[in-house]
Amino acid sequence: MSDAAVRPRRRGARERVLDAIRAAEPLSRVELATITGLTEAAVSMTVRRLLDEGIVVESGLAPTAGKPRRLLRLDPAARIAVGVYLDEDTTTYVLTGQTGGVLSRLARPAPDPADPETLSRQVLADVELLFTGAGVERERCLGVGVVWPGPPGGTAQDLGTRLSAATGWPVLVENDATAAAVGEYWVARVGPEQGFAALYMGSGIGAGIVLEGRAMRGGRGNAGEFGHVCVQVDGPQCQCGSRGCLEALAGPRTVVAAALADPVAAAEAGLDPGEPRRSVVADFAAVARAARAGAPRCRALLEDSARYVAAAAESVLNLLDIDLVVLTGPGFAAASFVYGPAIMRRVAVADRLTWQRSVTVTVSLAAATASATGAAALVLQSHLSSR
Amino acid sequence: MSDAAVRPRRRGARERVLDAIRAAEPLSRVELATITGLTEAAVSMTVRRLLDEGIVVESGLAPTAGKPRRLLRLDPAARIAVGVYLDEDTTTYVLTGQTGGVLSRLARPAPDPADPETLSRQVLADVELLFTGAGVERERCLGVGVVWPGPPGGTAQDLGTRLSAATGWPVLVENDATAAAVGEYWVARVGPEQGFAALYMGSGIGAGIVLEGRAMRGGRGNAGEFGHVCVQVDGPQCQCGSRGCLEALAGPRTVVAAALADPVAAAEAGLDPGEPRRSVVADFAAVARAARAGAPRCRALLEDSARYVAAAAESVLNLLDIDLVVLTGPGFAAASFVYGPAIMRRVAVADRLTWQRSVTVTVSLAAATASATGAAALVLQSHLSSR
DNA sequence: ACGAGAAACTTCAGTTGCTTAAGAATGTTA
DNA sequence: TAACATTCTTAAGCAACTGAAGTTTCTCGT
Repeated sequence: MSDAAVRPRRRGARERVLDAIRAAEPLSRVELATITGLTEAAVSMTVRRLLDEGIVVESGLAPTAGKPRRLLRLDPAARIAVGVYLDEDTTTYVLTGQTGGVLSRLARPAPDPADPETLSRQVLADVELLFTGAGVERERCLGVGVVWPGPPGGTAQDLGTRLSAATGWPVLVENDATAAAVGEYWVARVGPEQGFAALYMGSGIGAGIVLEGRAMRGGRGNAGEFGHVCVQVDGPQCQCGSRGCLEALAGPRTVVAAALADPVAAAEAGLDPGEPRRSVVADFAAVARAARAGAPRCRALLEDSARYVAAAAESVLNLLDIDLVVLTGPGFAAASFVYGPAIMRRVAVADRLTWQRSVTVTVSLAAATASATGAAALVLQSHLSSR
Repeated sequence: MSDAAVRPRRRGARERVLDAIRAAEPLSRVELATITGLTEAAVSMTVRRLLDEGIVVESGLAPTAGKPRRLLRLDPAARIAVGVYLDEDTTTYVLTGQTGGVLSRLARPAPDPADPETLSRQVLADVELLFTGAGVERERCLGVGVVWPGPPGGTAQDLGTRLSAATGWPVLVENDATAAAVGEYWVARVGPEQGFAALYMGSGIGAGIVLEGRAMRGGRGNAGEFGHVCVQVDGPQCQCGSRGCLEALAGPRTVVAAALADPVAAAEAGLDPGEPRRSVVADFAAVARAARAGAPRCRALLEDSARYVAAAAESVLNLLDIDLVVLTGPGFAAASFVYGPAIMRRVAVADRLTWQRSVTVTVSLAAATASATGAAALVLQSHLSSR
């Protein structure tokens, strides 16, 4: 744990300035002063330090009636981060620059997660490969973000500890939805005052919630269990032990199971119930592709799922008073054309009638790989506050 | 990993010290240092300032092996706040000390809220009466909290502006649930690291959510709309324009309507469907009283409502990773004996099986008047951070 | 082409709020 | 009564930020 263990500071000038530039680059110093609420003097000093460190660069002038503004941007190459996404069947690695842009990517079949020793050895080797492949100096790397579909702790936490010990880099472990939310916040340039919920569909459904520029993690790091929002009091039994959870009624696993049980839908999607199953993600994507191509039964399955998802989304929006929903993850990447409109439809009436808000539903730009880039963004985000 | 580095320290010494004393008084300076993470020197200086201002007093010693600890408490009388609760049919005023204890109380029939001029005149006169009745100097008052069952803005905000102009005090306007949550945080000595949801039943259902010692308000001050969490996808139409909202299925208005529609239940509760209705709160309390006395039909109505409330509560707990629920407001004051166990039952299985948490459900000490004392607590809370 | 004006940025001398280090106060115990 | 344990205070220093007063670098009008 090298310089991640730096002492924290109350959300200071550095953090505020970097966050403002991230969200709305390019910016001049005067603009930064008004945005951050700092004095121009403070901004000037802070920016000089950032320039010295090479984190920020001046690029271009903006003419005014007087002295032109000198525009500041993040230098994409100045600092980089590694994101690792341990999916069911694939492990994805990305190397991103400071602005969240992907410099290099690597996908590998997933090693057996049951054996932590081999797992960490494999990940280490792959990360090594990622660096040599991209031809980037390891010194500029800020750390590694590790994401897997599940709560942080256990296997992932263990891997994190091993990686950190072996590489000397700080390693952050997070669940897929939260990572995707942070990634969205980072690369989609969401402002700190804009709260949003990133709904993530992979092999399950989760939500990453970002309020006031900070991801909600909850007491045990389990916040955002969107899949276990109850949408039907006496609904079917869920794996979690409760009843009527969104995931049990409308999660990707349920949709795939329904498609397999319906010969017509299975045929539409090209799924053979007899064959051994591929991953939930792949099967769900097949259903979504079929629906998009016009297959009615697959479409109906998705629409049915979307009704539930929309209801749960509405609950979240009402509970937290949020007006932005981002659909992300491989599931929504494939099926947002159904889920997006469904959420909009569900929310529209009460929005106008009661809440006087207008909810926006967007699809993440790189929804399919949001977890991996989000993992890297976690590292970038955590470095805003330190040093 | 670098979890320690991410922890923000935005709150200043004064706020942290006061908050620690509030949550766990009496405390010595050394204890404060360890709790707040400040150095002993910093605590010493901060405490001296607070002693000078009379906000904190030394009271008693705690023997040690060396020099005894000098215990610090908030001086209850040093600063006071006024809470105003504009209910449907009654306006309640309380005067509280710094520790949240009620110094004086006043209840009045509600004036017509449609006429802001008369309303504010009435409230002003009543507040005046409150002070003279309690024999307290107006100078020590920090401000007025105004609460009503609805979103801040409109009538309430207007009243706030008028009050503030007339009295010179800061006036804070908040919805009932959030105020009750802040009141609970303040009076029940909840620690800042303990997140919780205060479920509030009055004429409707809402939730006040407190995380990291701060009440969630959301983008438009509408956060905590627990009553519009969806618990049934195609449930009945709700006033808000959506379907299947908790409030439409299980809110106090719905319970009362069901009791009136069922001759047996109505008789049990002593409600005459022919008579003009009193307030929802009063009618609901009548149903709850009957149920408590053993009336089976009223009991069944409440149990049915509680099933839905429990499901919605579970959604909130899972979404925010919270393990404390406080039931408050007149509705739960009367009927927590049904709702509390229902929530516990619903949550227990998944808690053990999946989340490894153990949720606590408590009933607010002064649930019936939580809004008014909460209104006053809002003022106290807001004065923690300011100088 | 050149001075006036405008706006962006910088410098500098506080102020604040904390830290570290040392010391004073105030009890217990041998 | 001296030694000790512990709490609290004081003093010096540091880093971040503010306010006010420059300095720079452009445009514009003449």
